[in-house]
Amino acid sequence: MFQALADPARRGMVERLSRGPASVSELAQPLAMSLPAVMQHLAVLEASGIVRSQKVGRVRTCQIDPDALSLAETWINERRTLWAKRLDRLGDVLAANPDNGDSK
Amino acid sequence: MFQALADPARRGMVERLSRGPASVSELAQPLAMSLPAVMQHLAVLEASGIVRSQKVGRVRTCQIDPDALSLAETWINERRTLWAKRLDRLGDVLAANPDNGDSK
DNA sequence: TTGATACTTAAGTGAATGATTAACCAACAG
DNA sequence: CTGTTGGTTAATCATTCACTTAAGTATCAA
Repeated sequence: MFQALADPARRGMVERLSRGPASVSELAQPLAMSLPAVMQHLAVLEASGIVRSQKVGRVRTCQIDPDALSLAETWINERRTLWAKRLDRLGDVLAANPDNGDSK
Repeated sequence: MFQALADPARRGMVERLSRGPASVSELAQPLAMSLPAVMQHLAVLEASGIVRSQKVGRVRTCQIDPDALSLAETWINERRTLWAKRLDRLGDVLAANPDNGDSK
């Protein structure tokens, strides 16, 4: 999941897809690399659940699955707020001990 | 940044640090790997800005920088909500054409 | 001083990644 | 049917990753 977002090319693809669905070659167009390379990146994004795609005729159309993205988002958010709470408690302790040397 | 969170060992370290600061060997303890390996992971986390650390005597104490984490969080959030808005507009279009969604 | 503790650095290795080219398949278009 | 477009598969290759071991550097403790 984070693995999938680790590569800049893949983040570029997600960024493109966040503005609307796209075919494989549309995804490839701004990406200075061969089509097979794009396919491999697409496979990683699909495996991670971030992107879904279906083929109609000869063109495969890709789009984002927002649920998968929010999974990563909540993981980060939980760790971040956990730490923020710790800092708050530390602030409380310092405020409760005004005689402490480091209150400047 | 996402690169840094891509590895499970590194996510484990972040998880541990979100509950409070820790020394290098405290971070290493639950991690079935050698100390140098942990140091390398720590270096990646520090390079990405997720973790800060300082050495006092012979023990290096590590802690999270919540700002770095929220950077990744907002990136994901922006892409996710952008797509959600698209889905909303699609819903509007379908609701505005109750006779047949497929007007070609 | 001697020894243990807590890292740190350096060097090396096997596996995973990110890319390539070449060839192949399946719709259309004419 | 024939050629072109859009995608797919397969084989290959260089690099980067995630470790490892071995040896080195500071503290701290006795």
